[in-house]
Amino acid sequence: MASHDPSDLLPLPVAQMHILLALSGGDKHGYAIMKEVDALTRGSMTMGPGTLYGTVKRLLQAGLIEETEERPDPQFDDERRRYYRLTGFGARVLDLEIARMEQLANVARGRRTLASHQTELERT
Amino acid sequence: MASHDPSDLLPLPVAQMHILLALSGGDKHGYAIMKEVDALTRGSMTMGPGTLYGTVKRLLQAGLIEETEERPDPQFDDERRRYYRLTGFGARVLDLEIARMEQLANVARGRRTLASHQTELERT
DNA sequence: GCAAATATATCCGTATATGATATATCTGTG
DNA sequence: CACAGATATATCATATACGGATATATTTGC
Repeated sequence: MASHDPSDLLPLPVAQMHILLALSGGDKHGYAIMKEVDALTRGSMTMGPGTLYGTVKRLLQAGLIEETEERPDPQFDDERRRYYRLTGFGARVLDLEIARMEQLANVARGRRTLASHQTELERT
Repeated sequence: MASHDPSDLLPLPVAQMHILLALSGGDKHGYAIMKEVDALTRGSMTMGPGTLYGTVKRLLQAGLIEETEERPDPQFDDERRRYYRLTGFGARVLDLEIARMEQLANVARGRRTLASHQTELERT
C-alpha cells in the first residue's frame, strides 16, 4: 500500500481513469474492461492489451482495484478470466478525478465563450 | 507540423491541456503560464519549469501554440520573456479535449449516482 | 473441424512528466 | 547602492505511462 491520501494520485493517468470508470459499473475481467472502455468513449478510445494489463498491474499495486475470486455468473464462466473490483480507495480517487475534470471543463467553458473579447485582468 | 486532424491528438496529456487552457485567456510568457495553471487549478497543480518548458517545446512542434513577437505591454516589459499564443489548430484541439472530459465526466456522474453509496459531496 | 473471437500476458520503443540544477535579470527595500 | 527575493528561461536525468507487436491458449459458433 502506498499513499493513503487519494488526492496525491491526481491527476490520474488517462488509462487508469478509464479502467476505474469501467469497473465503477461492477466487477469485470480484463477483456471486458477493454470493450467497456471502447463503449464508454463511443469507440474513440480503443485500449489494447499492452495498455490494459500494464495499467491493471499498477492499479492493483496502488490499491485502487483488487482481484476477486467471486464469479459473477458461475454457470457461464470462462476459467481464464480474472475479475477485478474497485476498492473503496479506488472509488474515492475516481470521484476526485471526476471532480477535477469537471472543474477544469467548467473553467475552460467559461473562457471559450468569453474568448472573443479581451478581458484584461490587470497585471501584477 | 504533424497531423492536421485535431482528434488524432486526443486524449491530450494533462500538462499540454493545462498550458493550452492558460493560453486560451490570452497570450502569455512561460512564467506567467506556470502561475496561471496554479490559479486555474486553485493551487492543486503546481507546474514546475521542467514540465513547462518541455511541454511548450512539444506544443510548438505540434503547431498547437506559436511564439509571438508582440509584446502585450511594451512599456513595462521584461526582455527575457518569450510570449506564446494559441493557434487556431490548438484552439480546436482544446475544444475537443474539453468536450472529451465533459463526456467522460457525464458518464461517470451517471454511474456514481447509481452506485448507491453515499459520497460526501458538499451541499451547494 | 476450423476460424474467429475471447482471454491473458510480456516485451520494448517511444512519449511524457518532473525534480534538480544552472544561469541571469529584474524589482523593491533598507 | 547593495542585496535579497522574485522573475524568467533552459536543460538534464530519471521515472512513469502508453501502445503496438507478439505469444499462447481456450472457447464459441458455424
